Amino acid sequence: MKHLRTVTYVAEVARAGSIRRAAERLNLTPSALTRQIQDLEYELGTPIFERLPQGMRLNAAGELFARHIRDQAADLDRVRSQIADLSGVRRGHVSLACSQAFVTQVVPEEVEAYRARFPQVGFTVQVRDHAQAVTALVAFEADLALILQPPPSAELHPLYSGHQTLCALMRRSHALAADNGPVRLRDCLAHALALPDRSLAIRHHIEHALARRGVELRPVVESGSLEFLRNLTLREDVISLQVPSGIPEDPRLHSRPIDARDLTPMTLVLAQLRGRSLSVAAAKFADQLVARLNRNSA
Amino acid sequence: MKHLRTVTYVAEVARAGSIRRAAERLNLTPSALTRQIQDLEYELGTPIFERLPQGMRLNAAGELFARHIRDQAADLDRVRSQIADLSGVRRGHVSLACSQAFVTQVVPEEVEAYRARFPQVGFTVQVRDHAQAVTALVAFEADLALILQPPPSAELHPLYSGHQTLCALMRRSHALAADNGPVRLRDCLAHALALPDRSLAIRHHIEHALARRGVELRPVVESGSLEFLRNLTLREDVISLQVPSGIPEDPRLHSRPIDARDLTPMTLVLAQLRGRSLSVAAAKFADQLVARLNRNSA
DNA sequence: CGTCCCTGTTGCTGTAAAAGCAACGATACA
DNA sequence: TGTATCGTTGCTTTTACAGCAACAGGGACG
Repeated sequence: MKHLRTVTYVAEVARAGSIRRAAERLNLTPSALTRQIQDLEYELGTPIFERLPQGMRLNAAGELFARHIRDQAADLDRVRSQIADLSGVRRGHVSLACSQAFVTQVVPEEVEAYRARFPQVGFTVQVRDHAQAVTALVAFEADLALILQPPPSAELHPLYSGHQTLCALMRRSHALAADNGPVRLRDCLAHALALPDRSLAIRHHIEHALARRGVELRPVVESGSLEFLRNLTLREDVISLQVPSGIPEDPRLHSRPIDARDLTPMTLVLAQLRGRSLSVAAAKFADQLVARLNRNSA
Repeated sequence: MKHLRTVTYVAEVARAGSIRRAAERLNLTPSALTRQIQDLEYELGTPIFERLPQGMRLNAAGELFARHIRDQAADLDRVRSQIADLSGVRRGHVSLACSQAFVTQVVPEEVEAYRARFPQVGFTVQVRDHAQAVTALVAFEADLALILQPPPSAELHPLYSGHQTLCALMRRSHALAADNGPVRLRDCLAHALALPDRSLAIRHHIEHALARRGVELRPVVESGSLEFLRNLTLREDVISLQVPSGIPEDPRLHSRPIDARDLTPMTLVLAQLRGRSLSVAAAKFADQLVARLNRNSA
């Protein structure tokens, strides 16, 4: 928007760390930028940048001002979204940070369903682990976060909280696939395992449970990609451990929940940044997602 | 500030109700204004004003946008105040809406003490009854409200809450001035009364207590000005009823608390608008005021 | 110790956005 | 139907903003 020109300049200079880099990103000349910054500093009565030989850095006053800019921009987005919603056609953008486990099934299905109703709404879906997801929320890079095992954080405001029982995932022909009921973890450990690596919360959850029993985990394959692990289970007789929400409907795949005595369920949370008000589009998408998650757990 | 030019135009048109009146207030021509409004509406993708033969009125979208503008301006004020505070000299402005009872003693003393420490901070003190005070907070016309018997309102966020026992106020030579201890209300009613009128919370409080006993109040003088009533008690043998915080130190005046069996204490509250963050200046003044009120009640 | 590259900044110049002026069409009221 | 008011629109003028080229200063390297 027009009247935000100056402040976006400030934001970009702060991001880029130098006038010249910021000017390049903004398709401007450094001179135009430096003048805008100077004018603003004059209006504020104080510099908001430190001039270093390497470039510009926000000082204390600048940090305050930069935060104000971010809040203001976010608030304007929300207002515009509300205004668009008044005219019936819902416009807007939803930015979601989610764990890898949900990009297979839950999120694409819900995004599709939502966009079928409101085609004017765009989506940004980023895959982030629980810590990164919180970071994305705080930095206003995401409106919502759908994550497993959320770190305890005062910045997080849960919109939904539920549980996911880990499942042993294998192909139909696997020895353990004969049964449908819960399977003991020790039975899984007796077979070849293809597990998520330590970048994923699932792995931490398993290790945490096993550590108390002194059992050591010896996966034959480990990976940061749940999709890779699933594809592997289709090709060899390995067992993977994944959350049910992330397991696609596939006749070639078979999954059995891990017995509750061996593993506590993982926590699944949909959250937003505390104190931030969502755009209409994001709020309605959150509603829809919560409804889906409640249906799943029922 | 420069980048708020357009939005202040919108705000002024909304306030004035017509382009021409707003243009006059802003020292602009109507043509300049109408163009700015049109440009903004184009950017928003929707009109924000209804064009009536009598002028302009905000539509639903405009109400949303106008609220955003107000919030944004208030937030910018706060940030500027925080920035000024960084440089040691505290600048800023505190706007207080208070009951009449406090303009005599409490508020002037505290404003003076505050300004002795921070001479760069300006003050706006408005006298408002409890309902008007809340209105002033909601309209961002006041940062703080110091009021008796606050109406129950979700918009109100109390920073301090205490009690004030009503006192019978008379001159030294009055018959009831012989004693210092609590006085029964019926003893007061036996004398000539000079009471606050129904525009003041004190009067409602008294009437409410008496109504339950079927007693009718017959003041010989009533007034909306507590100061007038005090000056009257200096001149004749009348009794006024006022809160202790509003009674100045004066050797010619004598006050005795009303017996607790006759009147419950009045509630005294310092409050801000819920959800609004105060400027540094206002927040610090509130701190000081709360300290004073705590000292008083101790 | 000079050279080169990076930084932000400044004087001057052109252009595009904003404001002013005057007139127009429309509505309300007498 | 005249006369207010209202918002709006060509056209002109002013002003603010962006670009160009050059300058001053600090760090890295030979």
